[in-house]
Amino acid sequence: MGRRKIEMKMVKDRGSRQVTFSKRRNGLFKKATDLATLCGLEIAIVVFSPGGKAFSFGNPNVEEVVDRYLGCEWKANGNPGVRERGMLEKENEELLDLVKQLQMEKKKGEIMEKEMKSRGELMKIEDMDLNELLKLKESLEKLRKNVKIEESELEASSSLLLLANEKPVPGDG
Amino acid sequence: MGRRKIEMKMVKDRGSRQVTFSKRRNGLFKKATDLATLCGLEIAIVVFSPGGKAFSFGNPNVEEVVDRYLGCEWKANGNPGVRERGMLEKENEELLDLVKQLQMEKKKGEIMEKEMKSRGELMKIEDMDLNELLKLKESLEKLRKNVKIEESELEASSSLLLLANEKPVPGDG
DNA sequence: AACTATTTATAAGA
DNA sequence: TTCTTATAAATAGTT
Repeated sequence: MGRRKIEMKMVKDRGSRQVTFSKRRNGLFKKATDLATLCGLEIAIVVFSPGGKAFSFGNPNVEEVVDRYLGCEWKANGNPGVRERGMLEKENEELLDLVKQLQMEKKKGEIMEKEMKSRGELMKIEDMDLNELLKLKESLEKLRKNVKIEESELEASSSLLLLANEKPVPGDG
Repeated sequence: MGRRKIEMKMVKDRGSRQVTFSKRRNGLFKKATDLATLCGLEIAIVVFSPGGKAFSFGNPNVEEVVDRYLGCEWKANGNPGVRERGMLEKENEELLDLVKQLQMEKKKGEIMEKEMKSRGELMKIEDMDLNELLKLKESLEKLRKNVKIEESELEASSSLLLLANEKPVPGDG
């Protein structure tokens, strides 16, 4: 949102990236504040800046929300547990990959939807012309005899069609 | 943002609050996705809905970001794997949900693609007709004089157009 | 679940 | 950086 639409990919320039981070971090935290206020709920955000510095937001605070989320069980350390981190990472990779795929599919769908709409408009116009033309078929055949045009000339003149676009077309003959 | 500005205080009505939560949660997660993409950074959000259900977003994942934030101390000494079952179930729900969404988007895309193709065929035919017709415009005007048709009759006969669909159309006059 | 009239967020620019 | 401002995006109320 701004003077121009930007591509959703990593901002190359360090300085710009830092600026973008600062602005959007503020925006994100404000959104989180609003959400917490409007809905009276617990929320926590943790983010590491491009420079590696940690920023956080929490209502009522990060630790409490995180503890609740994690179930607080791990705090009682000393349990010789099975290591499942590798699995989690794998699942998360899949998840992120799916998110990306989904975004791509949605964007693709939006583009096609627009294209279909514009084509639909054209179709309507052309359909109308065809309907009108069908109605006029008979009058054409009558005229054909009336004016006594040579057969060859008539064929050559089948292009009268263009008149339909130049002048108002009478309903039916 | 919306039809009206709203007071920043807890939404009283349960239903409205749930709606607000859903909309704004989506907005917040999208902002987080954008921030992570634009700046290539780690971020995690955890939020509990008004109904007490947990929603989370993480790049690369909630745990990693939280671990890093908390200093990773507990991880360094003995790995408690106690609460990871719940995590996995939660992540699995998200994953399955995403898979469903992706499938739906793909199906939608396929349907639209087919529709576009069939419409495309029609467009081609109609485009060809129009091109041919444009070429024949001049010959029409010549003929118009040659056959000495009354103006009124000519207008009525603009429907000659239909001949273009009944007989082969000559290239150019 | 869509739709818009508005409000917000923000990309550039100063 | 902070402020401004033109524009893109989010969303409150509505259907």
